[in-house]
Amino acid sequence: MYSKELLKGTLSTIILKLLTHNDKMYGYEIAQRVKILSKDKILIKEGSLYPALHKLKDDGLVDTEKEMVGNRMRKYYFLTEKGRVSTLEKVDELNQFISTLQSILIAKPQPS
Amino acid sequence: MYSKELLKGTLSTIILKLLTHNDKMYGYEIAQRVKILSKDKILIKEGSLYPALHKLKDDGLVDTEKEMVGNRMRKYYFLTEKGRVSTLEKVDELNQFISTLQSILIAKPQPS
DNA sequence: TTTGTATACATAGTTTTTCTATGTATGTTT
DNA sequence: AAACATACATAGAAAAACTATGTATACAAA
Repeated sequence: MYSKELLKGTLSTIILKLLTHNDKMYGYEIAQRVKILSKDKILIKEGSLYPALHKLKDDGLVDTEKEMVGNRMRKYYFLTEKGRVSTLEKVDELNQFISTLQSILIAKPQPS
Repeated sequence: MYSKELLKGTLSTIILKLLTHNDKMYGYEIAQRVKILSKDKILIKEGSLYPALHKLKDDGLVDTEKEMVGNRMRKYYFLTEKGRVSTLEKVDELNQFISTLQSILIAKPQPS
C-alpha cells in the first residue's frame, strides 16, 4: 500500500475515470475495482470513498439512483454531462502532471 | 499551474531528489529549479516550501548550514545519510505509484 | 526618489483531503 | 454462533499545501 499522501488529489479523478467506462457503479464496487486494477496497491477506505462520492455529487459531476438488490440498498453513481467534460480535463491534467513529475525525477544535475 | 492538490505527497520527494544532484541548495533556489524543470507548471509557494524543508530537517533527512552572501543570509540544505536512503525509497515508491495510476487511467471497460 | 520587482527567509491560520474509528444492517460461509 | 463479506454513512483527527502577512536587502525603472 502506498503512503496515503500520494493519493491526495487523484482519488476523484480515478473515480471519474472508472465511471467513463461503466454506465453506473456503486461505491463498494468502485473500491473493489480500484483494488483489482492497482493489484492491491491502492486500497480506498470507506472514510475516503463516500465523502469523495458525496462531493462529486454536490459538485454536479455525478448523479445517483438507488436500487434494491434483494434486501440491500445500492446507490449507483453515474456521470452527468458536466462530469464527462470535467473528467476529460482532470485526466488530461493528471497525465500532464505525471509527465512533468517524471521529467523531474529523471533529471540529472544542474540544468541552470 | 496544476491544481495544488496534485502536489500533495510529492513535494518532499521532489525536494529530496533535487538534493541528490546538488551538494547543497537553498530554499529559494529549490523553488526556482522546480519552476524551471517543470516549465512553470509547478510553482512552489513559500508557505509550502519552508514548512516542508523544516519538516525534512526535523525528520533528520536533511541538515542545514547558514552562509552570508553579501549582506543576505542563505540557509543551505543538504542530504544526511538517512536522507539519501529515504530518497531512494521515496522516489521508487513515487515511480511505482505513477505507473499504477497510469494503468488505471489507461484501463478500458470491465476487467472483472 | 520612490516604486516595483527580485531575492531570501519565516510563520499564523485556513482549506482540502484522506484517514481512523465507529455505527447500522444484510448475506454467506465455517 | 462466529466470522467475514457486502454496503452504506459520518464524526473527528491528521497531514499537507495554501493564502496572507511579515522582515529585510538589492537593483532597476519611472
